Amino acid sequence: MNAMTERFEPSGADGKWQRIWEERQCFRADDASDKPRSFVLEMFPYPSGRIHIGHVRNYTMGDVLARYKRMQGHEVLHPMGWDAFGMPAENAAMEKGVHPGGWTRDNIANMKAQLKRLGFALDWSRELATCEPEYYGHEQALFLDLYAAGLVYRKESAVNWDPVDMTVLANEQVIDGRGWRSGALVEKRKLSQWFLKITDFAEELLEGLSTLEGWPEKVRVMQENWIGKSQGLRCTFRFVDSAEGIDVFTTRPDTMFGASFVAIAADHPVAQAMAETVPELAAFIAECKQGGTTAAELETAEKKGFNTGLSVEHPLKKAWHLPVYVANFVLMDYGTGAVFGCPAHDQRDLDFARKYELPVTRVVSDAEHTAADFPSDEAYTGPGRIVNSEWMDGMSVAEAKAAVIAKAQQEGWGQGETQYRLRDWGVSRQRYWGTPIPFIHCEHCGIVPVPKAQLPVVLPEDVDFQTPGNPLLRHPTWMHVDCPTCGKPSTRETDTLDTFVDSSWYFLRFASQPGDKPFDREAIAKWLPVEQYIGGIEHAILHLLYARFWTRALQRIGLIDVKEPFASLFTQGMVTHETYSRIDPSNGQPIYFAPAEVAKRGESAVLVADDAPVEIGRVIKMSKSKKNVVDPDDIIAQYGADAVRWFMLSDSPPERDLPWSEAGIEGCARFVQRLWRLFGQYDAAATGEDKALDRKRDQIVHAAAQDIESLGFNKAVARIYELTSATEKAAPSASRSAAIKTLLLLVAPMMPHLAEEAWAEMGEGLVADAAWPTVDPALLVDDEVTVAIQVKGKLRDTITVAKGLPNAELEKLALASDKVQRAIDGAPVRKMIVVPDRLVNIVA
RNA sequence: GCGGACGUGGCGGAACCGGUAGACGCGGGGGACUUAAAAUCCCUUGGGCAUUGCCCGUGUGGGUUCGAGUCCCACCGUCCGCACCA
Repeated sequence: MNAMTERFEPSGADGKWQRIWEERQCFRADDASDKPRSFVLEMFPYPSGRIHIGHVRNYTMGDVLARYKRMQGHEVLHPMGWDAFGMPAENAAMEKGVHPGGWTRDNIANMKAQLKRLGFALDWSRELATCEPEYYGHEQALFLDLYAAGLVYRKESAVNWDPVDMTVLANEQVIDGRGWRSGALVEKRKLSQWFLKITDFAEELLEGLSTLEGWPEKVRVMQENWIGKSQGLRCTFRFVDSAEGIDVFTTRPDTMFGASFVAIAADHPVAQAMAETVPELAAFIAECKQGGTTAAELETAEKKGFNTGLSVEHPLKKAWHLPVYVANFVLMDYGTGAVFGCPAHDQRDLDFARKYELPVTRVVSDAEHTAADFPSDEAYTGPGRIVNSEWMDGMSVAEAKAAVIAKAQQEGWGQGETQYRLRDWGVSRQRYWGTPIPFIHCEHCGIVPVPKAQLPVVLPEDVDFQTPGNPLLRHPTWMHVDCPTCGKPSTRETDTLDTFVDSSWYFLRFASQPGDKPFDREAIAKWLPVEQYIGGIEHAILHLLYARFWTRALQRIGLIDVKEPFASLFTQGMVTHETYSRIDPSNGQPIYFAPAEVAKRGESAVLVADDAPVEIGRVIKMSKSKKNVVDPDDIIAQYGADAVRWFMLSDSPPERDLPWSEAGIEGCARFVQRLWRLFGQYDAAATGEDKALDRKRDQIVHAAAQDIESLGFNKAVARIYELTSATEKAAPSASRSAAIKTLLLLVAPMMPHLAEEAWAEMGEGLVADAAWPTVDPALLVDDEVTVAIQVKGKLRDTITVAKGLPNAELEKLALASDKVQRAIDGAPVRKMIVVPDRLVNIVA
């Protein structure tokens, strides 16, 4: 009937439609639109050089949602950019002698071309890269605003310092106490660092989690744990005959009468001071610091202590004196760095008390035991009545907590307090490739913010990476400036911002990008919050917590009106693949082979090069080191963008891992052709009605829409297959032609190139601008239903009847069934349960 | 240790609020077309008895119910996150 060719050729069609979308600026978001708005966002990539398959999955999901929302008549903002600052660029500079900027910008160009080959409906006019002054200059302005509001401060802080590379290392970059690159022993150094006051927002960030209904429970729980709120009593245990004392934080003030010692951290000031004159203590402290910090080491680490010989008074009974130990299990950076030990009701304290033969007194009854004597080696941490605690006896744990806190506050030796595990965010990095922190150090005026008129503070391009250390410190002129306040010679701050700052507000810049300020408040109000954010679970805490904090901070200082940046969050699974390896006989280590080097022979596999077998390993995340990767460019070239996109959506639920398989992608490519052939059968002139097909079509349109909205792409895909089969089997009719056209619209968000190519023959304009098919609500409900007939809960027969048949009729029909009568076998019918339009259960 | 998620055919997975378990895809088996192959199309595919019906079956063991993959209790296993957090 038309000019459609036998096969769909992605090699020609993909590029053609990508150019047309671009020329017509189909996916440009209009700030002035009065349609309902959808901001669909995927986590922007780091420009490492190549797009990997995980990006393809992530961006395909977002793209389907964005295209679907457009079909539903929404004004969609679907932007893309680059998280472009960071260490890999500096490493490339050191290893290959290239400039980090050149390396990064080349990578961006390559990756952008790769993304375009996938046909994503992105508004490229809003593209941004965090490494460009047009972006980071505004970030500097925001940083100054936060500083003015008292949310930025400087303090001395310990960092991991690599003495060879002369740089600060992140914790992840310290391996067995050595720098990952230099191999040098890492030192703890005290440096003045810039901090953001995220702890000011601890309670807000915690409470805000309960409003994020569109977020996975898992991520909310992770953030809750990270913030780590605990409530209790902060109080002083005075040294005997002294005004001085040790401050202690406890969540169990109810167990105070069970106290038998006070323990302080190795780096507690009291311990440090004493160590200067007591060499044994100094040695013990050194020993404490040696232990590893990995989970396994902590698990097995023995509780150890050093008796200082000091005594403190029990706050509730001055005459009761407790010994003070330095203990290896007390942490300086949580609470006050000191605890009181109540061995009967805390496992660590119990282990410690048994080892040093300290008293163990039961003060919470487990309903069975009330005696002070506590013979068990397992601490009791459950609920119960307070015992052996004088005036507290008989109280519940909660009552006792409140009573002790009230007494402490009344008597002035303590107060109720809330502790958070969350620490302020240290954002200083002694790195070149990051946003310069916009401050000037002046001998006379101290720390002086760079005046906004002088922003951006631009990174110098002429830097040298051949010598270790921060090139900004060595640059001949860059750091030398006059103080903006007094005009005397001063120096610039040479630290740059943690790259997590860059990604904490990029979504705002996507929504609004004026030249003279970071964003426009009204435009933010129009687009934010992001309707759907999609990315990897690895960002559950850091990025997502920082972005929430940054948004709330900007809201508090009056720059924007939203509190939470992401209304809904979706964390997608990884793309996995089996591994192929052989053991290298020389060292016993496996050698891995890429899928392209291997041929599958049924259950086993051989190396193409020598036709000898290779071991097939577990299905795991694609990684370069295991060589179980597929390159997006290769598979796009081989199968076309639509087949690759379809594969990314098929089979596995999007939150779970997706196993890559050759057979799977081939199946997808076959389906592309199958649809193409079906589209070729479209006949606008066909007549006649096919009620069953009409019904199926409308039901699937409706269900697929719901699936896409809930990101259940695998379910939408299954339904599309179903409609395809039904349409193929149907005889020509107007209904069949309508079904073909509908099918095309259903797959348009998923296989946009195929859809455009076919639409050119049967529709008007671009399918990218077409509307989602409408459904007749009357057709959504069947007029005939299949009713299951059970006898005592077991299926015996099914009958097809008109929908809405009265229960009495259903019962009559059920009993009329031969199969049912045989199953009843003459027994009297005691009861019949009827679920209208679904089932009849006969109890005989 | 604490917290979270999960466990269904050979594989990926469906199954609304407790109501016909295994949709859809992959793989397998059989067939058609073809000189042949590719491509395509059709049939079939949980297990076991059997001769057209029956039994078993959603990690294991209990329970609630007319009826449980779904709810409750206990256990086993896998994955993820956090952790001497007072």
